[in-house]
This record gives sequence, structure tokens and C-alpha cells, in this order.
Amino acid sequence: MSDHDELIHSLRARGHRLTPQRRLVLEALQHGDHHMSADEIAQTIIAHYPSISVDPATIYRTLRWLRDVDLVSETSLGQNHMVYALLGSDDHHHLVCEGCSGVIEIDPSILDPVRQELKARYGFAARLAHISIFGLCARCQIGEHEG
Amino acid sequence: MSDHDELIHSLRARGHRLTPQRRLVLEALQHGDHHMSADEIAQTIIAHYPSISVDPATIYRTLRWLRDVDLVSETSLGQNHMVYALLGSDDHHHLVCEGCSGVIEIDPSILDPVRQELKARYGFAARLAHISIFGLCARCQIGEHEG
DNA sequence: TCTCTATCTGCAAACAGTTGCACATGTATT
DNA sequence: AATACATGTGCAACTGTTTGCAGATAGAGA
Ligand SMILES: [Zn+2]
Ligand SMILES: [Zn+2]
Ligand SMILES: [Zn+2]
Ligand SMILES: [Zn+2]
Repeated sequence: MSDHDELIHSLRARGHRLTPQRRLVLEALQHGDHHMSADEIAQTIIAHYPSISVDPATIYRTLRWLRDVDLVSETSLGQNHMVYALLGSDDHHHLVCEGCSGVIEIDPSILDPVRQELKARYGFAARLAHISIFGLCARCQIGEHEG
Repeated sequence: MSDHDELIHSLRARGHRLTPQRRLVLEALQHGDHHMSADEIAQTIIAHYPSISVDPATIYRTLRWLRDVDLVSETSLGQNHMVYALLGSDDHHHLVCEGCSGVIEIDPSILDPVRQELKARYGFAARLAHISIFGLCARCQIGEHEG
């Protein structure tokens, strides 16, 4: 059984269904760019299948479901909407500058010690994949203090 | 000059104004509970000064301003609204369970190494005060796997 | 105290995302 | 293939938050 089939089987065993809408959202995430907004996902579906329309509410519900089963990340990059990405490859986090809106992609291992400590101390399994950390980049820290 | 006066002076020097609306939001944050939603702030203002009304947009803009000058934190606790809190006392972070919505308050020092490493490696000044980390609490991890 | 202007406010419209509900459908079972 | 029901979908209404704009005002300077 392939990984994909196994995943589907495992999800079905837990009472989840694989509907056409869900397949379309997954396909859009596979074909699209790394970070996709809900609207970009909708546009991609329309572009590939002009005769089909998927309700925005269904897209949002599908994305939440994919996040809950750990297939997709939901991330803020400091814009006024979330972006979604398939998990499992091209692993990284983001430093988002609140001064210039710049985004620096960083190695994800920086959070490993925190994740381990949260598990050891509190038994808490942190969902820390593909997240953003907000703050000020080096350039934007200059001229921060009164003057 | 008191700390408070010095702060006001420093803000004014940067072109910021201290308007009645901003004073009211600050006062509400001082009098209210630790975590306040924008709506709770509005309600607190109305309760204290029934004749005055502050537009919600102004409250949101004031909260963003207070956050940008590092006086207030803006935090998601997994509800569909943000909560705001004055910074500087009762320092902590949150572990928010996506299974049962429970919130565990934790010691803030756990993120100190990350903050230091981000500064050293990338020159990035992370705004990591009073944040939330999402995941699953010990109890909600039981029965997570297919069955 | 008066003037000036950059900043701030209120309003209304817009936006991202959620929710309630009635109907539709995927999937297990037969 | 037909049945049955839990789960999912579309729609419309709603919530929390942001934005554009025109008029108001805090605070600096004269
Ligand atoms: Zn920057
Ligand atoms: Zn990314
Ligand atoms: Zn839990
Ligand atoms: Zn808190």
C-alpha cells in the first residue's frame, strides 16, 4: 500500500471522507506556489476546472481539516490573511519584520530544543511547523529609539 | 521626570499624540482583567464614562499603536478574537491546546535561547512577549492515532 | 494666545474567516 | 445494487478587524 493510500485509509478509519472538493483543494496546494492564500487556492481550482466551483466556506473548512490532520500548515506572514502550505518538504520557519514587512526564511531546527522542553516539562506536543516569528530586522532596528 | 512622563515625552518626540481616546484605552487596560478583547475594552470605557463613545476602529488602531511602541501585547488564545495586555508585569506565555481549547501559562524564559540565537544569527529582534504556542495537551494526545 | 499642520478620529464600506441550517453525498453494510 | 446514516457542502448571515476618506484636533512654534 502506498503512503498515499495508507493515509487515505487511516483517515477513512477515523470517519473522514475524501470528497471531490477536498481533492481539488489538495491538488491546488500541490500545483501552486509554496505559500497559498485561500483565495489563490480558489483561483487555482477555477483555472484548472472552470466548470466547477467550490464554496469559500468549504475551502476554509477543508484547510482547517488538513491542518488538524497535520497535512497542511496555516501561517501568518504579517499580511491580513493566512497562507497555507503542504507539510513535509522544504521545511522552514519565517522571521517577519513589522517595520518593512520583509520575510526571512530560517532553518527549522532552531525550535527543536523548545519543542523538546515543552514535551518534557508539560507533556505538550507543540505544533511548531512552518511558523512565523514577528519582530524587527537588523535594518529596521536602526532609528527605533527616540530622536 | 517619572517613567510615565518620560515615555510620553519620548512618544511625542517621535510625532505621536496622546489623545483622549488613547488615554481611555490605556486606562481600560490598566483597570481590566489581564487579557482583554477589543470589545471588553470598549465595554469598560462605556462602563466608566457612559457619555463617551470611542469608535471600534479607533480602539483597534490604538491597540496596534500600543503594540508597535511595545506597551501592549496582542495574542491569540485560539478564540476568534485577539486579546490585549499591558506588557511589563506578570510575564508569561501560553500553551493552547487545539483539542480541548485549554490554556497553560508557562514561564517566559523558555524562549530566551531562541531570542538570543535569532539576534546573533540574523540580527533579528524577535517580539516574543506574551505569545501563544499551539498544539495538543497531554490528555488530548491520547487517541490521536488511527483506531 | 493664535496659527499651522501632521496626525488622529468617526463613519461606512470592505475584507478574511466562521457558523447555522437544510440538503447532498461518501462510505460501510447488506 | 440498494439502504442508511454520519459527515460534508452551499448558501446566507454574521463576527472580528481593516481601510479610505473627510473633517477634527494635539501639540509645536510664533
Ligand atoms: Zn525590517
Ligand atoms: Zn514558508
Ligand atoms: Zn487538550
Ligand atoms: Zn497571558
